[in-house]
Amino acid sequence: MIVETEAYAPDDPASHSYRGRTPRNAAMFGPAGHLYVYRSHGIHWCANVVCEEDGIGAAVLLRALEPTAGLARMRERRGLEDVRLLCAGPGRLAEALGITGAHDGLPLDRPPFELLAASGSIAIETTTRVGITRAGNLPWRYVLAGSSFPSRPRPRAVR
DNA sequence: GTATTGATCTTCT
DNA sequence: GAAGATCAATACA
Repeated sequence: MIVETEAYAPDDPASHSYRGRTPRNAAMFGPAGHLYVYRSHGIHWCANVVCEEDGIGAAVLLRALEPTAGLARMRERRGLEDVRLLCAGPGRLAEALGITGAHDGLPLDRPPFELLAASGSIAIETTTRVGITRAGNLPWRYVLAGSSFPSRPRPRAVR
């Protein structure tokens, strides 16, 4: 269950698409509903959901999720026991799910992926983004209210 | 408990 | 040559 995301737009200085299309971020430019995977600091993979059609360059970064199934497999991949550390962070999330550059550009509505809408109404908290050095004031981080699984236990909640 | 730093790829200056 | 949408080990209070 996804509990934390961040938005990145084409005219956003912190976004990879800000300076145009490159071989690495090509998947970010569409089509929507596909996965954009990039390598961070040389050693981690980070997963985004593309949310605009061809040529735009907007996506939502999956920052954290609450493990509800496949716990054993996640622990295997991460080499950790603590459930709260399995997916609490972009790099951790990607590793726990087994997402790598090989999944870059794949559609999320077909196997091996399946993306389901939340059931019922849910409360979302809005805070400033984390882990970036530009445009850090934009309130584009979205966290499931009341969840204890986001990557920052106590975000300096700006609301 | 908080602060600092290494690992190491892609893009930018 | 430097920085970055990161993580985790180590150092310090």
